[in-house]
Amino acid sequence: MDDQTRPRPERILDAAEELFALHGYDGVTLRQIARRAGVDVALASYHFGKKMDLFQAVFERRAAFLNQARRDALHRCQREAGEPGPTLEQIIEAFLRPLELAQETGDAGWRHYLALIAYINNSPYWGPKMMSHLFDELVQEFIAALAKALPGARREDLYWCYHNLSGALTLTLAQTKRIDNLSGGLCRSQDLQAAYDHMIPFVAAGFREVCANRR
Amino acid sequence: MDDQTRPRPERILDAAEELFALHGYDGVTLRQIARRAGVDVALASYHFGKKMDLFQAVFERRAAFLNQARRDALHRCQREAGEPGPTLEQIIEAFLRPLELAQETGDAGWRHYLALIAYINNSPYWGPKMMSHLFDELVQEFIAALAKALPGARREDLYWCYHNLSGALTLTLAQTKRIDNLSGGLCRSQDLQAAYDHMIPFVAAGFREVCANRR
DNA sequence: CGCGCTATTCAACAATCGTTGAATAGCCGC
DNA sequence: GCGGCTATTCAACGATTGTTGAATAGCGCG
Repeated sequence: MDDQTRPRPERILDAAEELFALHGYDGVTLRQIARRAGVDVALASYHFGKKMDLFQAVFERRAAFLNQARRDALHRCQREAGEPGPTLEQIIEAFLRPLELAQETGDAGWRHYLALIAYINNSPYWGPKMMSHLFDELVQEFIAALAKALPGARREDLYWCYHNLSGALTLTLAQTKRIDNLSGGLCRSQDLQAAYDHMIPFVAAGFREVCANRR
Repeated sequence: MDDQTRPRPERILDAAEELFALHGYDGVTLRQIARRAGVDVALASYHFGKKMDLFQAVFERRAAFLNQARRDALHRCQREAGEPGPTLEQIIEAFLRPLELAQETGDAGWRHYLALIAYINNSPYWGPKMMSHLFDELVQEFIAALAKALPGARREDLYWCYHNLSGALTLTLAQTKRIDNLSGGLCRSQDLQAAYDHMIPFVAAGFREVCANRR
């Protein structure tokens, strides 16, 4: 099932990550996770405590790395842009491209993790509880950069535009294969690069339309 | 808890709708639903069969009405536009505005239902199984209208743009209150009208940027 | 009133859940 | 090779789950 050579706690996290992303917190039992990891049920409790602690551990395992990658991308494009600051496209690129590490590394775990983020972010129950704590600081930094690239924009408009960006991204990360069906195979959910190639100009144009001159 | 005068089957659907939207299919027990509806546990099984049949019944109860409202809106704007066809903004407006009936009618049930649609659409497990069957035909009709408004657009680009629209809409319907927190109360998740006022020009500009002249 | 039917409740079932305490295995330092 | 510690498994607990069959209530119709 899972790579039998890796340490067992990691195998448990991997299995939990994949199953939680697919079925949600309540849709997965500790026994399913243990079976997929090839270990006994009690081992998950031994290493991670209660079920919810395991959920939290899965959520937090890759968060710091991901945040750092996105922060680095933002700072790099800010450094290279100099005084006038980066363009809209460059900022959004820094927001999205680091998420491709899923397929860069060929690690399926990253794909599952991003789907889990999508599940949490779209959930009225988990979203408010879990997203703010880990991602708010970074998001605010990105919004500040966007505000600088759109002088005179109303803050309200900026947030609504970010909301649209976040939604498009969330559905992408969820990997629902719905676009595969709709397009008759023309588009593939797994192809994050194609998704971002279309999302970046799409979102940049949206920001400009809503946050510039209008209203 | 629930309006005690309505017929019991409807009260069960209402309770299930609200709880499924908040916690997902596996996050809700029949006993919670029954308690919220003020009836015995066995009554849900008596009227709707298995738990999954109840889930399906909730999902389908409002689908036909919703589809008809959106189809009417599309046909009306096509009729009024005449030969050249409606603008991008008019098509997207027809796609989104009917979803405001949630707050038009003041019926909280519609708000829960739309959050349930968001939950299903964003789920890698439920999405492919349940969305296509009920919504594909209508979506394809909208995409055809968009294609006509964007002559020369590549089909692949059209579907990716629709994907972005669908994502922004899905996160809006999920009502996660995340934008409320991020914006410090400046934006409110419940205010669908403000969400669509920003989403329509945002998405229209995105379609134009990606599907016109580019690449 | 009383029959017949539907709606609703009651009570209970086997199955499965998360969790835990005791038992076993693996392994490093001495 | 043998104590000591950690990792892992085994076995079992009470609680809760979806589901069902029997019992009860409600009610229209003759």
